[in-house]
Amino acid sequence: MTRVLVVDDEPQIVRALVINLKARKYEVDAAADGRSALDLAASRHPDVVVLDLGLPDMDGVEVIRGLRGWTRVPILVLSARHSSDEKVQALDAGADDYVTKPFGMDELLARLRAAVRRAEPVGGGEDDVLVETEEFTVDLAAKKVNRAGRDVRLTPTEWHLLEVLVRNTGRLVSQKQLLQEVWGPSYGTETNYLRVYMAQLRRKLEADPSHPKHFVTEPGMGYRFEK
Amino acid sequence: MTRVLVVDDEPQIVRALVINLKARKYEVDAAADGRSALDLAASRHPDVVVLDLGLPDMDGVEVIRGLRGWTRVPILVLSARHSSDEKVQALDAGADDYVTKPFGMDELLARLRAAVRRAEPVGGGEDDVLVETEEFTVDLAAKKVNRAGRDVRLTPTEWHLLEVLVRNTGRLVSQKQLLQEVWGPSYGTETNYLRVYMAQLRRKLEADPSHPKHFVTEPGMGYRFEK
DNA sequence: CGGCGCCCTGACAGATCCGTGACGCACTGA
DNA sequence: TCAGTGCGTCACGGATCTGTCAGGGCGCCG
Repeated sequence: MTRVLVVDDEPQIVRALVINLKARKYEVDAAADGRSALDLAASRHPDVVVLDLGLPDMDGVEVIRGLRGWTRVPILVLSARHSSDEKVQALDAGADDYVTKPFGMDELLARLRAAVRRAEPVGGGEDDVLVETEEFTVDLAAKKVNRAGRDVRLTPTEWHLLEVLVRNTGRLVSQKQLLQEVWGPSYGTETNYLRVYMAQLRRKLEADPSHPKHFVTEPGMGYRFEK
Repeated sequence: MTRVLVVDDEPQIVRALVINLKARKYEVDAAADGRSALDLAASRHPDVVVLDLGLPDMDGVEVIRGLRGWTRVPILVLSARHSSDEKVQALDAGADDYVTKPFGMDELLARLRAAVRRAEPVGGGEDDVLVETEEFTVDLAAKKVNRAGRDVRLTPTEWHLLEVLVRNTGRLVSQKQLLQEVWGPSYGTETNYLRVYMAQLRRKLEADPSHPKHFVTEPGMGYRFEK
């Protein structure tokens, strides 16, 4: 299911959007200011963000920059300001689209679909979805891990960590990058989180957790997933 | 350079666009109807298409479908029709953005930049940068060194040193430069660090560490990496 | 309200890495 | 021949990093 983050300080707008989106089977989170928008984006990892520029606590463009610092999630800007300058500023800061209020719901939804569509991974490359090792199989699309015929239960955080590593199979992923992708952009030094969750992943997936074959530690640098 | 395909049957619009785009260092092709637009797209492989929906020979939405049959190139639709229905149709057919005439040139260019930007490859050119010698292979993106089929373990400092040398393959890198890049700007005279770590690199990578072929010392000056 | 799962946190032993000093060797110029 | 200089090598103590465990807080659901 596609997850949408709606950011607007006008309750009636939020309500209208939420109702329309949920009716179309989107999963919706909502925030009324920039700070909570950035927090929610970090914790919930939406597939697309609908962002009103006129927020009470910070400039909308700053919110865009805050998001673009760590994610390429599509950002659809909603604004009452028609000036060409505002549009250019928002788009150049990293927004994907700019819709002026009042807006037609049909058009907004179509633009939302377009934004989500083009963010989808290239083609029908189903090879990328299934990653297999001798001991277990990771299905990135179904969000499932299978080991010795049975599904392995992973907590959300465990899965998130696994996903980042698997999407970079063979490549070294730095501790900072892992922390920021899983826990959010304001993290970067809490390496004990990584130690704990890497241990849990290894316990659940490695044949010999104390001598990991697939989840390799590169001391001082990060971790690496190997097939 | 970014290549733009402009499709419109009104010569003055085409002219205005071409002038503005060329002034901003875009490479521009132009077509006045759907048929030649599709041909040009196939032969020239533009990085983005600006498409007027009102073409003499075929429906604009058909042009979008014709493009989407084989390419994901960003399509920015230009149209005089304001109806919500038209927009939804074009966007759902595969357009990335929809701008109504008359349009502001600044806004159009900003939307164009946004479309091009998000079409860029994910990691900013994460193509694995491979440097090969007869004895070992360095993968700068994955932070991996392979020798005789086995991965070589390098410590962070060793890797950092290797990275600087490899990025300057064939060039002499002064001791001061190496020290500053690896240990920080306040270093510059601690040449013993270099001696120690160069020795470790040679021990791990050279066939005959006491007669290095790839990590060459230039007495009194610095070191050089040769393939 | 009680149990459960999940997340965060702190502590600690062991492993790993880094900086440092000492020494021998090769080369150079007097 | 003999100092002087720069380089390669080695060994070692302290600092840092990692794996592991246990415990507490929080939200969710019966």
